[in-house]
Amino acid sequence: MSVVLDRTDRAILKELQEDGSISNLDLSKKIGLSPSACLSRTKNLVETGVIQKFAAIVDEKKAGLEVLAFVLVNLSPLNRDTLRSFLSEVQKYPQVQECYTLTGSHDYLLKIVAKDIESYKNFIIDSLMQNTTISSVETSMVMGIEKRTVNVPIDA
Amino acid sequence: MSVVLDRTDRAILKELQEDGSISNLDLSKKIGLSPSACLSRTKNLVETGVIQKFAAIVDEKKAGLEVLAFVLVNLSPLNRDTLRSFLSEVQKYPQVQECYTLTGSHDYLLKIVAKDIESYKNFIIDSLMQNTTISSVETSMVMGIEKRTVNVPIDA
DNA sequence: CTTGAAAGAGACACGTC
DNA sequence: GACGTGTCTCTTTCAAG
Repeated sequence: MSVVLDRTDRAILKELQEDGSISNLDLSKKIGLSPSACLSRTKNLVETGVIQKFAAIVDEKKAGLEVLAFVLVNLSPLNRDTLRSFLSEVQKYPQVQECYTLTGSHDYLLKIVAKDIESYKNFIIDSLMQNTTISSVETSMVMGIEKRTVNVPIDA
Repeated sequence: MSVVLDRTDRAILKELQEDGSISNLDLSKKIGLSPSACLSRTKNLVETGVIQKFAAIVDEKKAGLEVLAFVLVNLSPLNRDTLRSFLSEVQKYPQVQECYTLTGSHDYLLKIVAKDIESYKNFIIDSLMQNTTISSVETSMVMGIEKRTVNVPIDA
């Protein structure tokens, strides 16, 4: 599953996580490699899937999404069918940005964005909780984003 | 704070969130716009900060990071000084990918990545909890990632 | 892995409608 | 805004050391 990365690969990853639109020429200069070698390494990182893709990182607030919330969800009954139907719901809604299975007393953690409180409430009640298998929903609103990185700590 | 986006802007954002390395020429074809108009819109989205940046999205597991965890933290005492020193710690460690202030009974939610359980434990004890203002740490390990999108739901 | 070179494509600024 | 043109830079691929 995991891919062996040497010092140079890690330098490339670090740089491309910070600036994915850097040209191959500038990148090669920054990490001290020839452009052709740099390009072949970058392509290899994409082919092996270490780099999943390149993407524009959008500022939610500037795009008009004021609400960010974490929601702990329990299903009842919790079985293969309710689980599968819940997850297919989750996949459908773009408001659900992330969904994790956790250890502990809750079945799922969701990260949800919405235009405002109103549309958040509507989404939870009219869309998500229409899924009758949900037994409890525990919302924590995000009041402040203190840190947000897409970067993976390559060194650690 | 928020920026007015018309239908075309939203189409551009949607596309660039899915593929940030698409050429301006291909992008303009996809959304039905002339290349120059498309380019000026994209640049405008970057200048207004709607697009924060372009970045390579890295697969944590392939980069050798097996552990993903959410941690609820309380500070004690909670005041301006402890808060500030805690947040400066959080900024320092690349293991902390995200940090939010939440409503509810906990002061902060952290998203943390690590190479394995061992290094996760070491990070919490040796690095994070060295910060003596932390009164409680509640870890939830991620067992499965059911959904993960960098995309912001532009339509909602 | 590096260097060098050649060809193709896209970015970008211009003027025009 | 859209469109067209031109220039300039980067990418990409090839070779050879």
